[in-house]
Amino acid sequence: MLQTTRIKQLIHNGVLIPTYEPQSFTIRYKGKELSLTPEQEEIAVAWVKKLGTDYVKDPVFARNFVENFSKTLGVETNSKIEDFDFSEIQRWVEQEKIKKENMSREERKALAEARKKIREANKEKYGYAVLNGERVEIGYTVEPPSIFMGRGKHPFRGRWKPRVGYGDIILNLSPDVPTPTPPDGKHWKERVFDPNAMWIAKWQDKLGGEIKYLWIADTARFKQEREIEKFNKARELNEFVERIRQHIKEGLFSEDITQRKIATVSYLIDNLKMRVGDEKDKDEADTVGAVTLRGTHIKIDPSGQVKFDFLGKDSVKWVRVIRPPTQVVSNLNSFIGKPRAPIFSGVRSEHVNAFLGQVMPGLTAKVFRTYHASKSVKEYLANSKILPKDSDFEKKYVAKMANLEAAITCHHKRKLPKNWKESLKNKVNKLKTLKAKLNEVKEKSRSSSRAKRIKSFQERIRTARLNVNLTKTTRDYNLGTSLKSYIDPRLYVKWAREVSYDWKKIYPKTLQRKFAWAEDR
DNA sequence: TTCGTGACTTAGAAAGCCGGAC
DNA sequence: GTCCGGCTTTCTAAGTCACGAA
Repeated sequence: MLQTTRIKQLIHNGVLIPTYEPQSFTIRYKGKELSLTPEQEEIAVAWVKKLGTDYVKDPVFARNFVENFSKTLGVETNSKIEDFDFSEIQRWVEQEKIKKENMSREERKALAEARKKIREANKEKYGYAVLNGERVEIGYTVEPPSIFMGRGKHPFRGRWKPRVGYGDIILNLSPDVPTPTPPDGKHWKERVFDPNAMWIAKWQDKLGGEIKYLWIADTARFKQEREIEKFNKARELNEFVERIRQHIKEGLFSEDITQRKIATVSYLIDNLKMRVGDEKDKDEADTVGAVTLRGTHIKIDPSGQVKFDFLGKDSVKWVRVIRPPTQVVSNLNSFIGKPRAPIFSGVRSEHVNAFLGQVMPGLTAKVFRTYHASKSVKEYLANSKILPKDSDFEKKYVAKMANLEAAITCHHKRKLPKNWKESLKNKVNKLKTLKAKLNEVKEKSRSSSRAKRIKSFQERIRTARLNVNLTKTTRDYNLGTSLKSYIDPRLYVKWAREVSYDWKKIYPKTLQRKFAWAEDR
């Protein structure tokens, strides 16, 4: 990995571990009252807070929880959720909710104020580091214990992810500073200095075993250098893309079956913007990407039409029908074996990346997604025909629609928001009302301001119409991920300048800061 | 060359907050 | 002035990829 800046100095105050206030609750197990240790209570409260969600209706989620909780309590691990009576905790949770709902405006405000104060104090204490003499923002809150909320059919969903203690945490600090003091008598696991690393602290997750980190924030210049490199790499692909495609085309016809497989995978990555899809553990949800596709995920009909149907990252359903070149179809046909067998067996991401790197040094699979997403935005903006004299709303609309193009390109789906339908209806009604009012003015008004009023209505109608369109077209797409991670911000900055629009209106506050570098490039 | 895993990036859901409609 | 919908932020899971060891 390219390392532009080495860290010589890294100073910070350690990390914040959220605490839990035990309330001395009891529960009933098979009718018998049990008092709980603070940890047991924390687990029980977490469960009660999930009641009423779809998660607890999932039998695996519930079974995993019960098995885990029973073990912690020392009761039979084959207990059922019905064996537990959490009503005391439920009552408390309910009361807290009612208390909050009945609060006066002032009380609510005061509470929010107090929360903010604590948040700011914590941020002041832990939220900054000195990195090579520069004050930068850092992540500082350690994950609190919680019920594991794996996506899709993750086999661990519902299990308890235990508390992380000071003794679990490794701090990254340069040698020239003292170790931050943990609370009374506690000790850090270790203190190290890695001048090439971007992490502040790390620990091993006790449930899944993976390493978790706290990072230098996106607002830090140090972090932004990486970001710039990423987008520059995607720009570079623009120069190489025809040569890459030629390379892929030749590979599709290779004598060597592995080469043919790698080239076919590369074709999918470039054309369908698929992720490469490395091998996963059995202890995870069964999702795939290009190299891990199995026979069941592809249907080829005799006409040469190919249908892909699988679960991708985060168990998002991915369905596409394409009509690829005949060589791709015949390759796929020859690779597909048993339904459950991997189509591209023997091929992993490292092979794909090595193959791509033969044409453009440093090119990897994921660069294609950045390249295609940014390209779709660039083209949408270029074709938009927006002029400086157009309204801010129209400019914002075009920026959003370009963003949508990127989200579609990357297949960033979301589940339909609960009130989506109603929200759309409201917007449609609003449009109708405006139209009716316009007609009324046209028919009845004789006043001197008639023309002016008509014009104003026409403008409002145009805005309302765009608003309806936006709600309809963005429907089940999540625009945030592409805006944050895939669209080269320089594209928006440049376009905004051309149409006299403030580029900052395209981004929320945090992203404006993350992309501050784009302004002068 | 493969394999395991540490480091870093990308991801959607949910919480939280804020400003526009009434 | 208030309320609530929707946007923003937070949270942490789930990817990618490089690297070291066998």
